[in-house]
Amino acid sequence: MNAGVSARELGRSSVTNAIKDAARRRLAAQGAARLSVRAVARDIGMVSSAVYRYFPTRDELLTALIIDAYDAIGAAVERADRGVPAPDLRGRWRAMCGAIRSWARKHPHEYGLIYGAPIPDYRAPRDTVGPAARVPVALLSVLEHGWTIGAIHEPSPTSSGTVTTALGHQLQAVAADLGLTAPPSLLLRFAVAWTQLFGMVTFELFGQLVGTLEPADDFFSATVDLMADFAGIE
Amino acid sequence: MNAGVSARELGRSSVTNAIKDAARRRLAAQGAARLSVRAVARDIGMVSSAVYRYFPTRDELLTALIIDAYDAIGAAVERADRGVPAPDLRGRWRAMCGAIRSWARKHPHEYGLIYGAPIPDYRAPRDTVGPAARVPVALLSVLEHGWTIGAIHEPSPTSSGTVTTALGHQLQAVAADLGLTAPPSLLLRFAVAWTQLFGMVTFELFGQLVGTLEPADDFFSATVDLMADFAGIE
DNA sequence: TGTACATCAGTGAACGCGCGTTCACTGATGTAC
DNA sequence: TGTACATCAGTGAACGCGCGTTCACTGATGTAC
Repeated sequence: MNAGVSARELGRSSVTNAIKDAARRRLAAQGAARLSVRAVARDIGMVSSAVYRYFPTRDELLTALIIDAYDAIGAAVERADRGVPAPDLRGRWRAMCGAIRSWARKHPHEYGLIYGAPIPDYRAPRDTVGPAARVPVALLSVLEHGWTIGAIHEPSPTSSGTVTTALGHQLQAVAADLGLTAPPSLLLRFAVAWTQLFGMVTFELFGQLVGTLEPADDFFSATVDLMADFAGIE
Repeated sequence: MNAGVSARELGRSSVTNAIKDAARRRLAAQGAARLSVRAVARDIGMVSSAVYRYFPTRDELLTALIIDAYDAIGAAVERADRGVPAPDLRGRWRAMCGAIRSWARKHPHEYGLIYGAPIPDYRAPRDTVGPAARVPVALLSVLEHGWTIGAIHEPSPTSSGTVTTALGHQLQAVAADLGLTAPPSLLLRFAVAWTQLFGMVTFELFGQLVGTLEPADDFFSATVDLMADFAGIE
């Protein structure tokens, strides 16, 4: 057999996907803490012990779901970015912010899985770090592009929120890690915009805006522009 | 018996507190989704059925913990506010933001209980709304005070992030509800600062800053000042 | 003040349920010669 | 191409466990007269 994929390999990957899909559906119904191997097996008509041929433990199933979720939101953001011409910095920022919010609203439990409280007794392995970085990296590409073409400038140094030495070092380390040339003062403002964005989406999804700013469409888009201004995105 | 509290009433409230304390300890170990009546009973040396004399259902125990958590963080913020002279707007803002972060770090699981993903199969009753409002109301008091004494001004209308009619109405409704006189443009900026603040604390607590901006002390305090600037807090 | 009755906190057994994981097994798919 | 053996997916029973909630009960506390 040399076609690259044997019947066994085909079956294996399709069953693996069926398990993950069922697990995602269970996630939506019960949340991550209560995700159970037996329920997933039941849903796809398998005996629970068979699932252990694919995921040797419940935690490894969770890890797979977490990585998939990070990759899915990361891909959605990257796709949104590619849909806008590179020099249109604000357009790209808006598109990516919008993609984050709509992915979150479409997949609230997967969002909760990655941005909600950690699952008790579960320790995320190193493998989640790369996928987790996709969203911030994509967002930062706007800032970096704007900075390199001279369209984004350092904020005036008279403003408060000074970058102390310790914070400056942290920001420089991040910049070095990602190969960015933008200065700490801009990276700080980016970090503010980034945390604001997720804070808003989290509040909307987890019910903190009920009865006040909900529906949050207008609040969201006004805020996205305010934060673009704040970070100097033209 | 007329001293106001009978032995029975005394016993009742002390057992109620013992149950809630044990439940809070369990929360820290296992998270809300896995909080179990039996484990709580075991911890305080009671038989599980006895707990039902105090909380007729697991959900009512959760509700009590949620209300207590909102009240605790609300009280912490109000206390921080009272520790600073009323006209020192930025000092009050800093103190309250710091109180939120340190309460969150001291009680991460209670924080997760109220600001994390909703608990599956649990529906929060109306009673949580009041306690939940304490923090935003306290934070808003700075803005309102500054506005009424003329120390905080409307942002220049040329900036983007325009307040559309729909959003304006939402903001006005909130203002009316809370008896605030500050204009929508300021309330919007406050809402941005509010969501940024909680987004940052949530990211820190839930592990999104690991390996980059952690320890987050400097990031936090720089950001608090940037957001005070942003909202026009002198 | 003393007695009779009502209220209530706490007990222990039981109900019916779901969980993660292991293990010896069957039968189908893949590999080597 | 055909046969013998190895690999692997899936089965079904079992282990030991914990869960929320109900119920009839005992004994202590509170109330009315």
